[in-house]
Formats: sequence, C-alpha cells, structure tokens
Amino acid sequence: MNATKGIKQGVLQCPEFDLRMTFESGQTFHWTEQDGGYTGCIGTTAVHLRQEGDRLHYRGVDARVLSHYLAFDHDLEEIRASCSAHPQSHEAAQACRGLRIMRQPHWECLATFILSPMKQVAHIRAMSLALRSRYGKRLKGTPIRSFPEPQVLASLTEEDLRACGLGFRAKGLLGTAKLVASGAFDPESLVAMPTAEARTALCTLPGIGRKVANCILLFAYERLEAVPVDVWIGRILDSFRSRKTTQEKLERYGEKLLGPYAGYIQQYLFHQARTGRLILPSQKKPTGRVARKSPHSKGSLPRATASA
DNA sequence: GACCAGGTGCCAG
DNA sequence: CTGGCACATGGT
Repeated sequence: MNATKGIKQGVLQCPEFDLRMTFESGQTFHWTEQDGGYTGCIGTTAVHLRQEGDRLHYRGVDARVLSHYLAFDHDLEEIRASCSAHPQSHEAAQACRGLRIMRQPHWECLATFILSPMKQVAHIRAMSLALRSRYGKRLKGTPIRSFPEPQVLASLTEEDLRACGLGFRAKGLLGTAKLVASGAFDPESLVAMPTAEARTALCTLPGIGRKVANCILLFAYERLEAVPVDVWIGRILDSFRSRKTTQEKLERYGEKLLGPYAGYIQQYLFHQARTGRLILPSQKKPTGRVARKSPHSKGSLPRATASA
C-alpha cells in the first residue's frame, strides 16, 4: 500500500472474490457504483473499490481493515465442500463463487436490518441512504456519509424517521436507538455470547424478530451458521422438504440440512433464487385469502428484480 | 388497482 | 402453540 498525499491506496490480491456479487447480494446496502467500481464507507472511513480480475484496487482504507471487512480469510473451498452432499446447495455454491459474507460494523448492520421487513433490497438501500444523507456525518473531503450513531437517531422523533420513508419501521429503529444510546443494550456485549443467547438478546429489541436477528448475527457477528428465514429461504427450504412449517422450524431444518456454514449456503441459495437462477416449483395460492403473512406462505416465486 | 416486498407484534382460539 | 391481521411505502 502506497501513500499519496496521505491517502491510503493500493492493490490487493483477491482470489475467490467477486466484489459485485458480494455487494449486490443483499447483505450490505450503501455501496454505490462509481468509476467502474464501488464507492462507500467502512464505518467512518470513506472507501473506493474497483476489481480487475483477481486484483482489488482500493483507496482510502488500510489493507488489513479491508481484508477483514471483506472476510478474505474465509475458506470458501471448505464452505463449498460443506454442502457437497446436497445437490441444490452445492450447485448454488458453485454458481456463487466469490460471494463472501462480510463483517459489517455492529450498529450499522443492526440498525439497517431493522429497515428490512417487507422491503425489497432496493428500498432498504434507499432508506439507508436517506438516513445517512440526513443524519450521517460527512466523511472528510467526500460526499460520502457514515451511518448515523445511535445517539443521533435517539434524539429524533418517529416523524423524522418516517420522513426518510421508513414507514412502520420508524418505531422500531427509534426504540432500538434509544436503548443503545442509553446503554441499556450494548451491541458489543453480543460478541462474547453463544449464538443462541445473542439471538435472544437481539430479539428483545423493538423491530427485531428471528429473521432480522439472524441477518445481524450472520452479517455482523461472524455467526456463519445463522439462517435468516425470509420469504425466499422459506419457500426454498419448504420445497426441499415439501412440507410447510413455522419460521423457527424451517430455520432449524435449514441449520441441519445446510451444515456448519448454513448461513453462507443460505446466502448462495438466496442469491440464486432472487436472480432467477433457482426455480422453485410454482405453487397455487389458496383461494380467497388476500393477506399472506406467514414466511412459508404458498405462492409463485416472486419475479427476480435484481438490478445488477 | 391488486399484489408483493430478505417480518414483527399482538391478539384470538 | 398456531393461525390471522395490521402495519407504511413504493414498484410492477
């Protein structure tokens, strides 16, 4: 890494890495395409990344911090091998070579996934950027904004947050921000907890249920076994066993079926389904009912809307 | 317009 | 414990 005018930059060897697939897979939401790469930030550090083959050009960040954020230490070969016994998972894992589960900052990830219920990836992104734009700090010499600190969000009103397009999620985010700002809940305390205990702790926060808790555990706390059961994974797991169940039962089934890296494999399946590469048996929806709320509810697979 | 989106919280059987 | 609805917002 060289220093140009005090700005860190350099090139990193990155075998088994796909920057686009990783950033567009629905685990992080603030990175923006620019100059043939992506502009965004890691915590409060503004960063630009551009991949050329197995070379990653980076600017604004230390190579060690970047490698940790992008989880270059994860052994993807071992992870793929862990699901070789299950054909559909193995196929998804092969197709998603280079997709890594990142290590995101705790608060940023926690808060952002409170925004996710009943929202498409593009909308989560819009809400995340709106919060950053209005209440985040400008990162020196750039237009990039960091994710607002809990104290900042805690000082706002629910109406302020609704003005960012959060809808009913405003209440959960505000309540959670207040609990964190007051010290009643410490996101750092989860690091030392077993996964089940950490999940229980997360689920005490307003706006966080099992699915969101598992996303946070997987994307910020290195719990690669955590399986967030959303509509997609619910349908996928449902189709594997062709029998419907509750969200928690599907989650346990997924953990057992997908193994020690279930969260990773889940992400591969999710990405394949969302981009239209994993076709599930289309199912007829029950007649008459309008609202469908259970995570495993029947219905044809949603159209893939991935923009990249 | 109806339907759906990486669900959660709450209430009735 | 399980099933059923309301909850906001924006896109196809």
